[in-house]
Amino acid sequence: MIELPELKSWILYATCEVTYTGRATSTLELGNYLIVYKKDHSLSIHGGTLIIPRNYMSNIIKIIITPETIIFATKREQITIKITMMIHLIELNDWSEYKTTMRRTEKELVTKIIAGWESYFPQSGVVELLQEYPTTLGPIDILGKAPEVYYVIEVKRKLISLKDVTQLLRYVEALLPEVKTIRAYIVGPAISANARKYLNNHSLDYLKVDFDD
Amino acid sequence: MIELPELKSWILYATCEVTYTGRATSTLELGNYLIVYKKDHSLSIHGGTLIIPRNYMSNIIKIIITPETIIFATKREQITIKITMMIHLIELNDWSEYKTTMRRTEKELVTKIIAGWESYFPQSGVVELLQEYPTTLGPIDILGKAPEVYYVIEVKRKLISLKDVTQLLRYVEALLPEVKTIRAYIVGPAISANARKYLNNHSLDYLKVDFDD
DNA sequence: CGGTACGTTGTGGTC
DNA sequence: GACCACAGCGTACCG
Repeated sequence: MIELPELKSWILYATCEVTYTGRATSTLELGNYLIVYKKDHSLSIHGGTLIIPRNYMSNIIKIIITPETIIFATKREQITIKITMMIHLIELNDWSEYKTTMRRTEKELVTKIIAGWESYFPQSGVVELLQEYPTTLGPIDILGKAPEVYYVIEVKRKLISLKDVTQLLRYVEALLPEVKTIRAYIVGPAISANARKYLNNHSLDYLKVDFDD
Repeated sequence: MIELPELKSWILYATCEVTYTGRATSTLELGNYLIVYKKDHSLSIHGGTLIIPRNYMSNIIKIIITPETIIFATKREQITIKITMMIHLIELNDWSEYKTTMRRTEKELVTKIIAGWESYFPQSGVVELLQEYPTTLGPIDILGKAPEVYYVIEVKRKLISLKDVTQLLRYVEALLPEVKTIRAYIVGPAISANARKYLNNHSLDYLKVDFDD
């Protein structure tokens, strides 16, 4: 018989098997797993390796407990845990909800580039600098408007790859009807050889900017 | 004084604060957190909400335990946990390493399209169907070669968005030197309005294919 | 090892 | 709610 704390956070180490149906379908063989239920009604089922849980679910709206089985359900998804043996069941009280405060994010690089615009793009003649400028093909990290030229800047916090270049190309395309001359840059600490070549083929530019200058 | 099981999997619920340095930098305020150490030398630190851990690390090569502090390190990263109080420390034995077997993946859709090629692309005249065809601009999900035409197919398992269209455009570009006529399709269960319009502007096509037909 | 793309991505933000 | 993009993405795979 399974008894779970009501509406609280708890962890359960148990011998069980798991099935998931919803966005995809999965099965997990009988074995020992760590089941983590948090008070935001999220569920994770962890195996003995890897950071990512074997199964998981958010916004659970229904929990059905029967002898040997727990079913978690949202509107469109369901996880069924068939429990053979419960090894540890612990209620976790006063579990902190603080989040990590991150530094060295993309946003930080954007701020840095805007603050130092003149040194990164000297004599650009830009009279207006816009962040997250919306286009029909997505938002541009930094758009610099000069009378005759637009500067389109896509910023990445780490190695730039092919997909980042295509992202920039798409923004350039979105602006083509608006202005005659566009200078487009991808900015970040590093770029892959392939991405570099692709960039050059399209007359786009790379500007190396690191967190610590 | 902290005593941890050597080289095993364990979980610790503790009052602590955490700092991370490496790819980025983060701090986590003093509070109760669940620390999960697995035998593949991975570490997760969970707060009382969200599926994703507050901090994490893989491939740990060094653990330094001092009174009130545990330091986990890889070559380039470090997590420092300053422990105020240990609430639960449990060693987890025989923790299963089975992985979930997934269905309804992109690969499954690819297989389905190849198997039913003639019904999806009638009279295509394709004499060769290749999976994960490598180009200088990335691998193509399905490439169908007819004498005069290449069929380029990009498959998605869920809603198709702008970035998926740019991905397809990039593959088409990579093949341009090889063949005169290219027909490019993005295939999946649904597509966003924006992506649809962008697709049409570039004379690409969308083909709706679902898991259950 | 770098490079590329998938993922039940999760999560946040904006429209 | 749709849709877009970041993330210490993690993870797998292929070169």
